[in-house]
Amino acid sequence: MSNRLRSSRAFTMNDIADELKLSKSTVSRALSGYGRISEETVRRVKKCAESHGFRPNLVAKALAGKKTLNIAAVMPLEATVTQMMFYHECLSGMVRAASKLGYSILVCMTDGNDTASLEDIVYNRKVDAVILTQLKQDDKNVDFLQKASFPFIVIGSCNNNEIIQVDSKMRESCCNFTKRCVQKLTNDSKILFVCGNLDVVANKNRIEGFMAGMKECGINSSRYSVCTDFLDTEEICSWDLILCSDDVVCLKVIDTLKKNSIEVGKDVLVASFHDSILLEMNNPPVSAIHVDAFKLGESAAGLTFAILSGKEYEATTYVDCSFNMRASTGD
Amino acid sequence: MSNRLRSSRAFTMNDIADELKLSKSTVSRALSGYGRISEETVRRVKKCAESHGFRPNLVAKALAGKKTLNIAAVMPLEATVTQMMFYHECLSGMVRAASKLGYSILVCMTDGNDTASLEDIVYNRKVDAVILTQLKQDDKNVDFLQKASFPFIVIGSCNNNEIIQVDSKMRESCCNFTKRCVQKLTNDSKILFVCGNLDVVANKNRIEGFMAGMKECGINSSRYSVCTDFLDTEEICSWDLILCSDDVVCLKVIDTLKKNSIEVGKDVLVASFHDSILLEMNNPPVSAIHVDAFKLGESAAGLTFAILSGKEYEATTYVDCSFNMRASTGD
DNA sequence: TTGAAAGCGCTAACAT
DNA sequence: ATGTTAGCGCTTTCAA
Repeated sequence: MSNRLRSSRAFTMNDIADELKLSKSTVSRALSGYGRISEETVRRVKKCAESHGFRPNLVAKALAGKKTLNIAAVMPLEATVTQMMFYHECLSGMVRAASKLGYSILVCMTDGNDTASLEDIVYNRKVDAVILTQLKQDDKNVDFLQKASFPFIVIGSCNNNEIIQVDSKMRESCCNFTKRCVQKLTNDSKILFVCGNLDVVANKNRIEGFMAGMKECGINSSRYSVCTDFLDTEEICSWDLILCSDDVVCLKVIDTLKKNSIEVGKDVLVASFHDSILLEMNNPPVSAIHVDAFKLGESAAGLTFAILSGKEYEATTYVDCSFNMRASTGD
Repeated sequence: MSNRLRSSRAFTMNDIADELKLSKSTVSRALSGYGRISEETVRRVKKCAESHGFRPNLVAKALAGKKTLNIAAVMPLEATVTQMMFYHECLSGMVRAASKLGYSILVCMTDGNDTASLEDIVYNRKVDAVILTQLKQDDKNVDFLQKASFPFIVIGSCNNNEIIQVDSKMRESCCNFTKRCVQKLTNDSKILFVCGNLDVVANKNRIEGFMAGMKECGINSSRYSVCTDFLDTEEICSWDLILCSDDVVCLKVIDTLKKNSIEVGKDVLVASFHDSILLEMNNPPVSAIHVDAFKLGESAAGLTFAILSGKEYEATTYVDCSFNMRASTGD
């Protein structure tokens, strides 16, 4: 096997055909399983293929089949620690699922609103479909893909039913998580929601989930507030529960609290709508909603495959969230 | 342009040839720039191509040219926070550099010693070369690639001159950084080096760098010690300077110190041989060696391209490290 | 300087 | 059930 890869001539279906005195189409069929073929021939072909360590040339297959067997994963060039971890896990999931289905994952990095990289990959026909992560409001990549009517799906919230997506029931989870946290409070306690960049679609859903939670708990607007920067809040010590959109925001809040000698988990309960190892390792550990990014990635790749192979699929696939309740909320 | 991508027929070199009453080989040459062609023809062809938004089919090009124009980036399935960030930046660098050179990056995730995923990608001819990151001792992927004599390079230390690599002068930097930190100490102070997993090649180099630093400072073995788990050290409070192999190790050490009411930056100086946002954001901020992962990725892709196109290249490319001196060492 | 033709390795319609 | 043939879109000799 060694130098065949680098040598001028690899072992091809033609070679199998020659060796077995068959035509290459027969070999092709025997190997692919399509069309009527005698059991006997299939066995012979497979045996021959195996004994020679035959590997189909996917490039040729791609050319003949007018497809690349590649899927692009789009991720932002700049990312917070948390996001990077999320993407890494997502990517692992995609790669894992894709390779089982005969596909590979090609990386595309875009910095915000510049669609040039993605356009290159699409126009150069390097991939059959695209998986987008972490959509921005009015995402340019989405516009481009829609205009080009190129197959794509989105991981994460995107507030658009026309777009096929794999999501985590963010809104619903945030609502339930909020209710869960509120249980610890008395009837006159005050609640703050500190939210990160509103340009991120997920954060819009988190706010909505939070609001829904307030409503369902019968808490009116006099008892809660929403802000995007905790430091701008004058009344740092007037809250009983502080919910944060994600772990980075949350750690900043905790830092500010510490500096003001307010004890997390005692003087004030704190929780995050997005979990990460940073929260788990914090002192005290912080309660948070956990999204299984690996599974999101896997589902995304699986869904993409279904679309490409004309199988049936559901417009939106949901991956469950779980709650990790920890000391920061007195659990 | 819109639906041409999805339609049965894209605009090809053949179409250009027809439209211009030329042969497709002429068109190919005009576009590629190889072979003698009249200025005039080149102009006409290029103009026609442009006006139709012609994009070469890279799959066909790959098949004809026996290359894929893809490079595989191999990263571990499991990784610490720090490693993920490192890979993400590396990946960004690779993608950036590769796309400028007409290549794409394909992701391969391997969990430790299982080379199956990489073998698949290589034997399926999905890539022309491989970029490995974070080598293990006796890395199986390296073995496989060498046996298959498939082109590859390594990012990070790998202690093997036969392997083409992009590295960060880890040993040298650690030595200098150690010396830099020691400057703050008195003549009888004691130094500890806490090292992470020795299975990681980089850590071996870090130890060597540390030792070299000790030697060059004229500090003999009675004044320093090396361990792999700080908690196992009985004499937690007997050190004046604690150097750590990376940020994760470092944060654990700091945590232990805090629990023992030992003040970092005052009672004891602490520094890390690997920087990350976690150290930068720590209280107090921790001094560390900073490696530009993005640049490592860029160089790796550039080097790979040079190899594939038969250009000249240096066996080992070095990317500079910088020192971020912060409060943990009294800076 | 340009054209003709073969080939890259595989698929698929059509024929046997 | 198997063979024949014609592509897929590009590169690359070899002729002209």
